[in-house]
Parts: sequence; C-alpha cells; structure tokens
Amino acid sequence: MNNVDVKEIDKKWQNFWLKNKDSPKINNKKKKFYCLEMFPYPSGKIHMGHVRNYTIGDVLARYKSMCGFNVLHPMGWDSFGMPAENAARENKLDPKDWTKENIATMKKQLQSLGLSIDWDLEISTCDEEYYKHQQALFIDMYNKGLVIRKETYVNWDPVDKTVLANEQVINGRGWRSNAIVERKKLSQWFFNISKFSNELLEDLKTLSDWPDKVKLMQKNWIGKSVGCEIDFEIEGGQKVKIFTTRPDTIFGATFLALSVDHPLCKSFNEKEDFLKFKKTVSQVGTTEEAIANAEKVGFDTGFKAKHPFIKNKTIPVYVANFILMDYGTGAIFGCPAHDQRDYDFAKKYKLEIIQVIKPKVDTDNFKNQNIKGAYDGEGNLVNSEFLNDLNILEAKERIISEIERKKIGKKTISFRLKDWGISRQRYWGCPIPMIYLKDGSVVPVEKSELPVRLPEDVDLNSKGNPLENHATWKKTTYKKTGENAIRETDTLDTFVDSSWYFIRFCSPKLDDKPFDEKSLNYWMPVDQYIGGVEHAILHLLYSRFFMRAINLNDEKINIKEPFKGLFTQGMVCHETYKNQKGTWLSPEEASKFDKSKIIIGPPEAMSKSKKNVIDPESMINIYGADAIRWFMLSDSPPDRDIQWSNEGVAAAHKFVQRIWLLNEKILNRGDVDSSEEVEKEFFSKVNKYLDRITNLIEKFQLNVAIATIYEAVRFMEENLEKTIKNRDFLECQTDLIKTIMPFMPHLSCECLSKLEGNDFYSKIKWPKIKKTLLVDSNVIIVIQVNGKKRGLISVKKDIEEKDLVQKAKKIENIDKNLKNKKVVKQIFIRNKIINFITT
RNA sequence: GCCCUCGUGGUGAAAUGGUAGACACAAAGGACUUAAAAUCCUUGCCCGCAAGGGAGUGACAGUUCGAGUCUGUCCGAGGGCACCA
Repeated sequence: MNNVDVKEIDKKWQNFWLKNKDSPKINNKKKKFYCLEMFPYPSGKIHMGHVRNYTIGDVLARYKSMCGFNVLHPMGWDSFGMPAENAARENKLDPKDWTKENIATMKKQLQSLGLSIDWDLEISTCDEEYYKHQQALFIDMYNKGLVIRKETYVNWDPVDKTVLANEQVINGRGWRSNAIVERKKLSQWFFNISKFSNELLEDLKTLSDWPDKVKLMQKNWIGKSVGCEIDFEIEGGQKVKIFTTRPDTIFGATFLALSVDHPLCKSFNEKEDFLKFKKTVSQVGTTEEAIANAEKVGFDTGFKAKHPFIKNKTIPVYVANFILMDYGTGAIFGCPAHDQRDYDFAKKYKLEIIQVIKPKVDTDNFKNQNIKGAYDGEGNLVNSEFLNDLNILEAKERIISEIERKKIGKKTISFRLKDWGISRQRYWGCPIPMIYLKDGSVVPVEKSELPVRLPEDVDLNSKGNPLENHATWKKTTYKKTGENAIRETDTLDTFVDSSWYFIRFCSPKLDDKPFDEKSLNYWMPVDQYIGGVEHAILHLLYSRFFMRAINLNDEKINIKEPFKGLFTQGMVCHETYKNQKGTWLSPEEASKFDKSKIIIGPPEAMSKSKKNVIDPESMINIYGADAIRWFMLSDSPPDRDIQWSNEGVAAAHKFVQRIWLLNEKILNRGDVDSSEEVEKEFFSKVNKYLDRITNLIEKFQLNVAIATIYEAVRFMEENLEKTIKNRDFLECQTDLIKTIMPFMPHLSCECLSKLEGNDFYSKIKWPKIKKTLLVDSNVIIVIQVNGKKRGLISVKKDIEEKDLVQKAKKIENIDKNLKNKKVVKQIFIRNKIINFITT
C-alpha cells in the first residue's frame, strides 16, 4: 500500500472546502459560537506563532461546528502602522501597495494551512471601507464626551518622530525603534478611558472564562486605591490638597511634598535654584528602573503648612522628585516612620520622624529611640491623640470621618489607569476627523463628509508628520458654515483599529454604519478569543473600553464585555545558534557547520533578530499542512511555549501516514468471524477513547487529546486481526477519524470520503458517545499495605469490602506482606483502593 | 522593592488527594536485511537471573490511612508592575 500524497490532498480538500463553503447566517434556532483569533499585522509572511495561534482557533472552530454550533470564524488584517511606512520609505514603495502585497501573500499562506476561515468576511483596517466607520465611531464618542483634548507631557520618540503611549515605552525606550524616549509637551487627543476605571475593574469579576493571570494584570494596571484628600493650609493663606491612602498616619506627618509640576510651583519658576533643581530632576535616568531607584531629592520651598490636627504645629513644604503630578493630587504628606520613601527623604533632609503605629509583633524598627527604616505593617496607633489604641482600619475610618466633619477633605478613590492618548504624528493611520476653525474652536467633521481620506501623494522622506507637511491636504472647509478650516493632521493610534474589529466582523459589508445592532447582538460577545499574552493588558482593556463606549446611551445594544472566553497561547521557540565570532546563524546555516564550531543557545521565542526562525511555508511544502498543525499542538499544552523540533514534525508526518495506512487496511480488511464478547470490549474501548478526546478538547488540553488519539490509533491497529465484524470496525474507524478532523482536516476528509462515499461531507458530525458503553463490568483495584502499593486486582464493579478483602488476601504478595502482622484498620474506597494498616 | 506563576526521566510532558512518568522525541540494545533506509520489539535510578524490593516529582517541615496534587518556610526559574503616596 502506498503513502498518501500530502501535497495533493492539501490542494484537493482546500478546493473542495472553497466550493462547499457555507457562510454563517443569523439563525436564532441554532446556538452560535464566535471563534476569533487575534488578527495579524501584515508584515510580509506568516510565522510559526501565527500557525500555532490559528491552528488552536481552527481546532475549536471545526470542533464546535461539528457539534452543531452556528460558527463565526473570520479573519482580517491589522494593516495600519509604522512598519508599512518604514518599509515603504526604504523601498520607495507606496505603503498601501506594500501592505496589499503582504496581505495577498499571507492570505495564501494561511489558506494553505486549511483553516476553516470564512474569507467572505475579510476586513482590513487600512481600507477606507473600514476606517470611515472608525471615524464615524470617533465622532460618536466625541459627542458622548469620551474624546477629550489635553495638553500633556508626552513620550516623544526622536527616531520615529512620534508620540508614544506610556505602554509603548519599554524601559524608557520606544517599543519599536528602541530609541531613548524624551519628554515633550503637546496638545493631544485622548479617549476618556478613566471614566470607566471602576467599571472595567469591577466587571473583571464577570469574566469567568478568562485566565486569572490576565485578570490580575488588568486589575493591577487599573490600580484602584482607596484613600482620602486632605487640605493643608499654608501660612499666608494658600491651600494644598494632598492624597493619601494612609490618613491614619496623619499625626506622623512631618512634611509635605509636591510634584515639580504642581501648580503651586509655578511661582518659583523665576527662582534660579528651583529651575536648577527641576533640571537635575528631569535628567535623572531614563529607564523606569533607574527612576525608581534614583535618590530621593527635594527642594525646600520655604513654605510652612499648618498641621490640620495639631495646634500650632507647622511642617515644611518641599518639592520632591518622587511625586507624580498625574496620580492623586500631585501632593502628599510625608510620614517617614511608616513609608520607606518618606523615610529616605526625611533622613536626607534631617526632618522629624514620629512613630504613630506600634507594630503588632515586635520589630527592631523603633528600638533605642533611633528609628531604623519605615514600618508599614499591622499595628495599633500611638502618639495620635484621639486615634490612640485603634488599629489601622479603625483609625482610617475615624480620621476620615473627622476630616469630613471639619470639611478639610473627603474620602476618595484613585486609579493608576490614565486616559488613553491616541494622537500619532504619522501618515499610515486613520485620520482623526476633526477640524480647526479660525476662531480657535475644534469641531468634528460632518458625518456626511466621511471618510477623511489619506492622501496618496505624500513625501515620506521629510522629517516629522507627512500629513502636516502635505501642501494642500489639511486645507478644508467647514461644511456647516462654509468657512475655511484646517484638518487635524494627527492619525489614530493603531490600537484604536483593533479595538472594534471584532464588532465589524458581525456585519463586515454594511456600508452606511459601522455595525448592525441585530448582528451585533446575535454574534457578540466573542465566545473564544485566542491570542498572545503580550496583549493581556492594552488591546484587551481598550477593546473592553470600546464596547462600553458603544454601549453608552445606546439601548439597542446589550453587550458589555466583548470577549466571553479568552485563551492566551504560548510562543514557538527554537534553539539559537551563533558562530565563533558571535553572529547569529539560522538553523539552516548552523546545520552546515561542524557542531563543535557553533554555539548552541537555549530555546527562545523565534525572532528575526536571532535568526532562529523556521519558515512555515517551506515546512508545509515538505510535510503537508496536517503534520504542521498536529505538531504545533502535540508537544506542549497550548498555553505554554512549545519548542520547534524537526524530529517532532517528521514524527507527525509519519503519524499522518500511519493513520492513512490503518484506514487502507480497514478498507481492505474483508469480513471476519465475530465474537460477541470481543466486539463488546472493542466498542467499549473505542467509546472511551472518543469520550476522553471530546472532554479533553472541551478542556482545551489539546496535547493530551492528541496523546489519546495516538493510543486510539494503536488500539485499532492491534485489533485488526481480532474477531470483529468489518462493518463494526468501519463504524469505529469513522468515529475516530471524525475526532481527528479538527486537527488534521485534509487527511480526515480523505479518509472519510473513502469510508463513507460521496456524500460524506454532509455527514460530518461529532461522534455521539454511547454512555452505556463507558461503564465497565470489571475494575482494577489497587491493594496497599500501609499506604504502599503491593498489588493490583481485577474484580467485578461495586464489589463489597469483605469480598474484596477475601480475594486480596489470597494474593501471594499481599499474604506475604500481612504475615505475622495484625491488620488494625482497613481503608476501602469503592472501585478504587483497599489499604491495610498493620501494627 | 511589590504582585503572580511554575519547579516531575536525557527532552517536551501526563496524572478528579488513591498504580508517578500516559503520549511523543532522543538514546541504547535487538529483529528483519548482503547492507542501509523504513518498520517492529525491548530497556530506561539502585539491588536482583527472576519474582520482588528500595529510593524517587527543587529542599525541609506539616495535615492525611495515603501528597506531584493540600498548608507553611526556604531555594531556583520565568512573567507582570515599578517612586501610584
């Protein structure tokens, strides 16, 4: 018998699926399942990470579809962004052409994987057909008050000449250019995401199908803290509002500290020593770690603030480098005894340190009257007048009510989450549909004027923003009044594009509005979203914000959370290779060298820079799509990293052939004598395999499901010669192949078409598990003596304890172990274990 | 510094508190072959021809008849946040 030609069946069934495709329609009788993988950036070619991501999604989509769900499984392109602009500049191409070409290549590659994607729903964010709706959404959001304009310090990337969001700054460097980021003050557009801070935090609790890890990361990112604001009066009449989460330590306050950007500091801007201080502060390090570890320094304003609870006590007011203007109120009171930063600061400037918490468990912080380090643990209040003896929680409550009674402050909640800066000074993005009028006002473009198209004749080689530099593009008129106006030349952060594409997929061809409420309400939320954990915070948080923004004041939409289930898959890793000069070698290059002459590094995520990449296309050409898909899932749990190995794929390919051979053998098996007992056992065993595979797919343990398929296939092979009617054998094989279908669709279709004939395709349903066959009449019971395994016994199911004991004691090894000993206790767990405890 | 996750053979990994190492890769030995490839079988730490026994899931304690699994402390690796008051 011959091997199957994998390249041929790949082509054959991909064409077949194309002809027999069945686009999902709204069908209220059928349960829907929206399966979505994070859409790719069209960088040129697909990489193994895409293969893994989309294979996981495809297994689920095909499985759900076979189970009778109405499955939506679309794909699109996150096609705006800087690489297109950079590549276009280097190769003197139009970003649009470069992007289109990449999309065409990558689409063909994805199709060669045999994914069950409905390409009729394809969208691309750089298409006018997409971004015009995004502009309409932007205007809606503006009208809902969710778009605001603020002048702020921004992270300026001097290489890419663009503003970066905080999240795009990694260790003080631009996330793409790796250039050291500078601070610059600019007027920017923001989405008012902080309006939803509390909701975004609270609703995490409803996301039961998300990994806890991701929820925790979002929780920390939003960073809620409960505290209170207190007004301090400065001698001379001014007031400073501070924020603290430890109002209970107010009697330990020995100074105030302000941010350099605090409004009160404006009056010092002419003082030379202040400017000098400001300059040194801004020069301190660039990486976040350096900032965090920088020495605490301050500037004495000379002001004295009145302590709100201690008569006639004043405390000095400093400007300090460790106070941030954009958290809380940009001012704090310092309590050196119970906050390490304040402690360091107080030591440096020889400020008073007053202990107000007596630790529950003795520490050496406060011994010998010489306070060593800050204590921030549990304890009771001391040196605090009316708060004395209360614990921290009680003291907080008491002092807040006192503050509120005196009307010098109130309980407040602070969030770490800041508004989302969305302006980018780049060309290849969605133009922000706003215009500037002569009187200085800024208004949205009339919706009837949309889209605001990107011009095609731009000079990408000039520095700065190409739209700003364009000769005519920014000149426009305001439709309402006919007056001349200037367009906003910034474009939107590409995170905006990906914050609603999953909504667009519900009605991707709709021309007059971004989405149709009926489709949205039917398909959303995404039942299973699959992608890399690197998007755990930003993309997901922004998408959750968008869903709420769309929901706001719109009663027709009843979806709040966009992604019901989330799965984060691991990366694809490979060993790294270097030659003796230390330059990276690709696996192919390395294989040409003598092993002793190359340095082999540990497996790391495949990356172009380390050259440890394997090209999916060439692998598909050698082994076929099924083997690649199979290998991507077989070696590790889907949420963990996987190590690429050539042997592994080769093994997957061999298994493809083994299944094919088994199928051929069964087809040519001819009829055999049957024995009822053997048949019953056979059916029961196969059913157990089918049941396990089903449960494992449901639990997303795809690697274990694959291990079970290996076992099941071996079982079939071993039973070929047994007394089993061929009709029954064919039935079991058909069921088994169907469970392989989500993993290896090409091979499975080829096998099924042989097993079931021409109309097999309409009959592909997930096998029904016969529950009655899962129950065994016999069970294997473990026999232990003093908790140690001493034997196994096969007995009738539900055997009684005394019968089991009798049988067990007859086993030689058990008898030996119990000899001369008295059994003092017996632990019996029905159908599982018997444990004899002896003296 | 704070928070989280994970430590199981040569490797990737399985294991509702109840047979540790399923399944796969690699390795060694064997079968088939003139030979090789392919395929198949066996082995996997210590004692033993074997039956069997001992040790064993990062370390040390604890809970339990029984712990890879639960609890505590420590060590190691990875990830997130990072002057957030």
